[in-house]
Amino acid sequence: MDARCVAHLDMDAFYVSVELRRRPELRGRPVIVAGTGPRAVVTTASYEARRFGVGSAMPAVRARRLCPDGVFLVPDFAYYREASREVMAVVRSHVESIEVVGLDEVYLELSGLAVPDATMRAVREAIEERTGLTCSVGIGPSKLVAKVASDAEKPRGFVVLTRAQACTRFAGAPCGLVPGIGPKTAERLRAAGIDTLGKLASADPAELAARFGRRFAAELQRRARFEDDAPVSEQRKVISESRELTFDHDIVELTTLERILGDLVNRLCVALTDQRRAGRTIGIKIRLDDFSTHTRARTLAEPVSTADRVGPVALDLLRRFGTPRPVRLLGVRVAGLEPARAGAEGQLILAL
DNA sequence: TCTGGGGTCCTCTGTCGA
DNA sequence: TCTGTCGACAGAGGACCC
Repeated sequence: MDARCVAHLDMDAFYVSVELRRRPELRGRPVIVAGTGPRAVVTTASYEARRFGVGSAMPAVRARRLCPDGVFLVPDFAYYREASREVMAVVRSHVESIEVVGLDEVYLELSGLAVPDATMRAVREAIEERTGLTCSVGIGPSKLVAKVASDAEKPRGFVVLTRAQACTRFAGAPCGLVPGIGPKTAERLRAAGIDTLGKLASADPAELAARFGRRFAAELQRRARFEDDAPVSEQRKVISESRELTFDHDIVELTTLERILGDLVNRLCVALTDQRRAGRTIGIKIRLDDFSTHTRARTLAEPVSTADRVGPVALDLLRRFGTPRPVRLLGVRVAGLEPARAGAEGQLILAL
């Protein structure tokens, strides 16, 4: 049989579960991993906390109101990265071709395996045995079907679906269920009277194209029909890196912003230099108090990675933009990254 | 209710040289 | 010499994802 078979493995409430591993006394309690500060958001909530209506990306202030007895933990990403490495090592020991997506998700190419679901049950058991963490698994003919299947019965789900079964099972689900249809697109679809995947799949292509453009309309229908042939690709090339900061309180003074930008540039350039990478495009990002986001960028003749090269460009972009309104977020980015090698005086020179 | 941080990708628009 | 076209590229904004 040469039919394609892909699995998606998704760790259950990953950050919370990792925290519970070292703080087992919190098991069974509503645990919420969220940043500190007045503008922090929730990173992950335990299933007990979700029963209070707490969810990811929710302002931490609101989570505290919904769940006043919740245990709030500050994220420890270094610890989560280490746990993620453990999980991915187990996955790799079972399946050769995998695509890691973030810290807690991975696609596995299972085509050609005699008993893919038995393989995935073995992977799941091995992860739980070696790390104490649980996950949900979806299996299907594509990444899209596998992904939606893994989300369908969390936690500890194990769902195997054909494309036709996915179409039937999720026909009544909201359009936002499939990846690629976010809140904005879902709202535009609702405004067009399309509130389920079934309706989207059978919508008139011409009417859809009139609203969304031909290419995007076709892509939306492909997703609603669970048509997907994206490969499981081992290598994800990083093409940009950035550092940004949301302030506890909006900032008006340009000199204060310049100082913060300098700090962000330093942090970013230390990372780039450590990784021996450099990029030609320097950009800044500014979010104003009305939540409008603005970017400014400049592309240089040569890749750069050091603060003395990135800093002046970023500062100039900031000064030219000015501060038309109070600023709530400032960021800096270097894009078009390429490998670089160390030169004679410790400077980074583009590798050939 | 008031929206993080760090990314990718897409679309539209303007510019520039062939 | 002037004009129109086209492709490549850069810049900006937005949507989306984990």
